Amino acid sequence: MALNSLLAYINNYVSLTEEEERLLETYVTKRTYLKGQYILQQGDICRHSSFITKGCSKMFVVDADGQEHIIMLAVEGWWNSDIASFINQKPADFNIQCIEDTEIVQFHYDTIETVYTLVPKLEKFFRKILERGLAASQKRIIRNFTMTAKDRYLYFKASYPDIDQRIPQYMVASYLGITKEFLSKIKSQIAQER
Amino acid sequence: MALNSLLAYINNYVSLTEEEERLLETYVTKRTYLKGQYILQQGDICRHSSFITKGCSKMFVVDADGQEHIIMLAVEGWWNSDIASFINQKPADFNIQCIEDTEIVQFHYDTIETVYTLVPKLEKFFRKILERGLAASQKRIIRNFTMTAKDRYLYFKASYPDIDQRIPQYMVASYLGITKEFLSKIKSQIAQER
DNA sequence: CGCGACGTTGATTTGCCTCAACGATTGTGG
DNA sequence: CCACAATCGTTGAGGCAAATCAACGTCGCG
Repeated sequence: MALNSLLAYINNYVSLTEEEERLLETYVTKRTYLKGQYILQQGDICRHSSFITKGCSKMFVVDADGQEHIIMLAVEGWWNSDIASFINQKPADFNIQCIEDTEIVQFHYDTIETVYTLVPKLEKFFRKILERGLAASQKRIIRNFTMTAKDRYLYFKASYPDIDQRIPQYMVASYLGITKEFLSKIKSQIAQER
Repeated sequence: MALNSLLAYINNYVSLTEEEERLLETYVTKRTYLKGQYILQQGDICRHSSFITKGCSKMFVVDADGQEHIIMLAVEGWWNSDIASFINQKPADFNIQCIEDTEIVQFHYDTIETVYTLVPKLEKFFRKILERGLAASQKRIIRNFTMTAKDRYLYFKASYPDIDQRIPQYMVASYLGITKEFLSKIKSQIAQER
């Protein structure tokens, strides 16, 4: 069940007592979305911090030329929110859209501080996953600076072999910061090398 | 005094009591570095989480071709550490080097969990600055995807007018992900536009 | 003075983009 | 069950932003 996978995930970082688990349950809601639906739209205020229990989503911006740029691809066990919008309760810069039918479990902005007070371990948990998230984000910046598109693609494929299967190539290209045409050429080049 | 600027900074995010402030003092150490000295070297384990109270530093990697790539430029009021190395106590991928004579105040890895327990507000504080840090890092990735080098430079200059003055251009170029030669050309182009 | 660190300028190259046309696959209505 | 339209991916020609390489200018400082 959805909630259990959230609790199991949190317990990887902190050890919740049964009492704490029951408390968290009362502050969390489950939602389901169909493929194509938006969890968050650019301009709306991000009111939830969401944990994916099934399915997958993309977080992206649309630039002045109408082109999509994917910041993040998320599957089961990932968190989803426009952090800047969530913490400041200001309009979001990012969209979050489901790539498959997706099930999430979420905390609401209005009660999350209360939950932190009631279950300080949750704050520790978020501190820890934010540390990991920031470290990963910095390394991604470096990869974008130092690696060619081909190497970034190979790195992506090796790091997320499962995601690579589930997601159309043009989204992978967008995540890598290149065009779908160029990714196609990279793949044919890799294929020829065998 | 150095410690006070740290406490003032923390108090922007949480409200410490005098007792908590005095407790923090006992877990914090001050260090000074000369221009050119390393706060952290690639391969060493990052044992401290450091707050800059004076001076400035760069965090960077050296790639296979011997080229430097700057992840972060930090001045007074910024935090400095290789987060991945710090949280896992594994060898660092990044270097941190002082660009000016620099004074920092730091928490040690071995005691920081104790401090979180004694002063849970510190954990809240770090949760909050990590949220901001991650949001900023994601936006930087998007800027790198969507903006030209010239626009990124103008954005950088507008965002950090003070840093721009204090740091040699080749480091700014590295932070922007371009070569020093190309930044030079961008600047001469901007100059001609007036 | 002369050396090292930093910055500039120009010629050439290259990684990736744009545009355009053409498959392949899937799903949907008649 | 077929037609045909989306959706997604491929391929090629041409173009541009930025890298590379190389030479030269400038300034502060031992």
